[in-house]
Amino acid sequence: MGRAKTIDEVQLFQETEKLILESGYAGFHFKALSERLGVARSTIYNYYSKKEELITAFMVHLLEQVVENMDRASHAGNPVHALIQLWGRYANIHQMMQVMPYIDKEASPKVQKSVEAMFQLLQQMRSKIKDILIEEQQRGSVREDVPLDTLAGFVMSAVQIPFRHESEEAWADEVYKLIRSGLSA
Amino acid sequence: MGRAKTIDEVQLFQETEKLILESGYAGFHFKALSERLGVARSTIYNYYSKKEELITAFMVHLLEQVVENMDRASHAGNPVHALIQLWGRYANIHQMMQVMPYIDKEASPKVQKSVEAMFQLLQQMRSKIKDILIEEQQRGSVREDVPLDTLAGFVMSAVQIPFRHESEEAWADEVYKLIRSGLSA
Amino acid sequence: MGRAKTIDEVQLFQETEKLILESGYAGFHFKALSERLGVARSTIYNYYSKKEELITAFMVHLLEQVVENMDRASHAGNPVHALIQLWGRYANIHQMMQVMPYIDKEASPKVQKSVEAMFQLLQQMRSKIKDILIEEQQRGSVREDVPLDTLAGFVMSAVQIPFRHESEEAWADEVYKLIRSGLSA
Amino acid sequence: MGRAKTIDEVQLFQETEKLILESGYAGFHFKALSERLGVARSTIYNYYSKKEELITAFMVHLLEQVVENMDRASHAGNPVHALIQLWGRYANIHQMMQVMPYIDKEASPKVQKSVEAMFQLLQQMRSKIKDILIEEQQRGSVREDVPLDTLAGFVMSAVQIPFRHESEEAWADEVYKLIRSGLSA
DNA sequence: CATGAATGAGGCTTCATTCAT
DNA sequence: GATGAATGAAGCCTCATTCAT
Repeated sequence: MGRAKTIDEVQLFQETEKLILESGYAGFHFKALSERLGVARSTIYNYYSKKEELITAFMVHLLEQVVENMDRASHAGNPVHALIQLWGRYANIHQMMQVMPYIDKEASPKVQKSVEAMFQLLQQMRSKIKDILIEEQQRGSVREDVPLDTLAGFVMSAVQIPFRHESEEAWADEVYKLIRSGLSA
Repeated sequence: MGRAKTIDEVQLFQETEKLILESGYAGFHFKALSERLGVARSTIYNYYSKKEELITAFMVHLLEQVVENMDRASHAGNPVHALIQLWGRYANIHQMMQVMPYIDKEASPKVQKSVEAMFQLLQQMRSKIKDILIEEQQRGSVREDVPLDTLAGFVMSAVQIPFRHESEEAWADEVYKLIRSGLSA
Repeated sequence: MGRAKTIDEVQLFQETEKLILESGYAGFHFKALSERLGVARSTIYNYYSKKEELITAFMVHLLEQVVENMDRASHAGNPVHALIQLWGRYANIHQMMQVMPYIDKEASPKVQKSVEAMFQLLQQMRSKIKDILIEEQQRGSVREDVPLDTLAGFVMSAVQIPFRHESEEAWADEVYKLIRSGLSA
Repeated sequence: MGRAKTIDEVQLFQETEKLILESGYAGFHFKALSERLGVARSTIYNYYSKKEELITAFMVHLLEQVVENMDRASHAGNPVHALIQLWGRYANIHQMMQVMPYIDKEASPKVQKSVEAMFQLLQQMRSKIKDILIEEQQRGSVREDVPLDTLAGFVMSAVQIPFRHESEEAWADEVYKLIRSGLSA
């Protein structure tokens, strides 16, 4: 009968992330999750009483980490480069965010709260990027002939550039070059 | 002979696309689709006998269009700009492709064939981009200090840059600037 | 567009038999049948407007053949042996009859009629066997210490004895021996 | 822990048997089964996750019983008579086995295992019958002029002889007579 | 007649979720 | 809390059957 196993919330989030990355929203079930955690499916309900609550809670957690790291990035010597590095480290946020549209946002009050929190965090991310870009513009190192939103979108899109490099560092360096000065020779 | 068709495949593909874009793979059911088409659910099975068959057939169709258009783009005066314009027009391929990992590739032989076709088409896309970039390199208008794959990834990633512009044209122009010469002033 | 194909009713019965033998009642669909006949599924409905009608019509046809042949058998020199031979030839009636319980006998008036006809034919079979046995009893060549029904059942059960012989004849001979004088040395 | 079971596997098997005997493979659904058991359809899936798994598991169970009883039969004073009695008791195995060809044997690994087990058990049955017959041949009480396989088939075919007797015992006695000494007076 | 098209009914399965221990 | 059991809703798919040409 064994002692009753307790769920380690850290592990819960880890497996949640893995599972979403591997199988996307459609493939994310409590069934699969419980198997990986080695507990009964119903046990998870003692922690999160809805699928959506778990997913959104996890996403908030993830975004909080990124935002926190962005703060550090903005104080770095070369904030844009630091940003790209950060992207390297959290390459999967983007993929994670992809599942958002499929979440039933009215599933429960808790879900609603989390979703709101997520939007705020995304806002923060975007405005932090903008802040960095504005500062660079003032220093004269970033162009001003393109709307700020587009510039920010451009920086964020780099998350998508595939990862065929020996190291995260090498990837960040190459990508930084491109972001900085584009394709031209 | 037989009665006149009430669905044509064009309409079928159109609604398929809309549905996937709105609700993603998880939200794509024959039920939802049939409601939009105003036919019985089972009717769709007369056209595609499996969810996956329809989706993959549609994707192949979409990619074929893109590849065809890329051919034209590569003969344009400014091929890279033409490419970015193309991205503007097919902004959703990327989102569509996102659902690929969740498809059960062994669902049926037809699905397998379509999946293979998709991979080939993606290969073609990638190599067409590379061809364009190589030519530009030879003309001296594209840098050579970054691996070709990364350059290609960079161009493709532009598909992600969000679309807050009055027109597709305006978007393409801005994005082209960035791709060409980067963030720097 | 090809000339419209007509269904050959002989072929229809042949394929019906094959299909039932291969797949049983559950596996017998108009879909499969139409494919084998190379016609559209709906075409079969011009001949038999219900699955059950076709099946029962076929069975009646089959039983009629057997009964007819039994008449001949009963006039043979050794009627019991002739019977066993007949079993060899129509080894599958038994299997065919197995599907009867699963037929919805009230599916249509035609079905009802066929089902009645089948029962009558089965009755005839049984009574022909009994007649043969009675005659043999009168000649002193069949035991009288076992009820006639059981004797008849015994003869009919021989249909089940598996068929691992070079020829139908060889099978019939061996089986006849057993039916005649049993296991004893 | 957890709540008390409402179905036990014995009951599950009983109803499975009844249902198959009444309606055959085609008429065997989890829906019908669940109605008889008074539970939700999906509940059965907690026990057997596929129709085929349940059916084959049940058949294995049934055959195991028969084989076990055959062991006892072979030690009886008159093993052939004991066998016939056994047939009387398990008259429906034969009908059950009839559904075998329609089972999708690749439905799941569990199904495959069960199917293999079934074949082995059938093998065992056949060879136990042969063993009994060989022993009787050595004692001189069974003929040797007919191949063993045919003899075994003959004994097994008796399962089919219909059951119009006051008791199982009476049936077995009559049938034994026939098997032993055939039709002849 | 033959046919292709449409459809509804019915069976299969999987999950999220609830409940009793 | 943890768990095993039960369940309903929802999606998948197949086929008999009907209909219009």
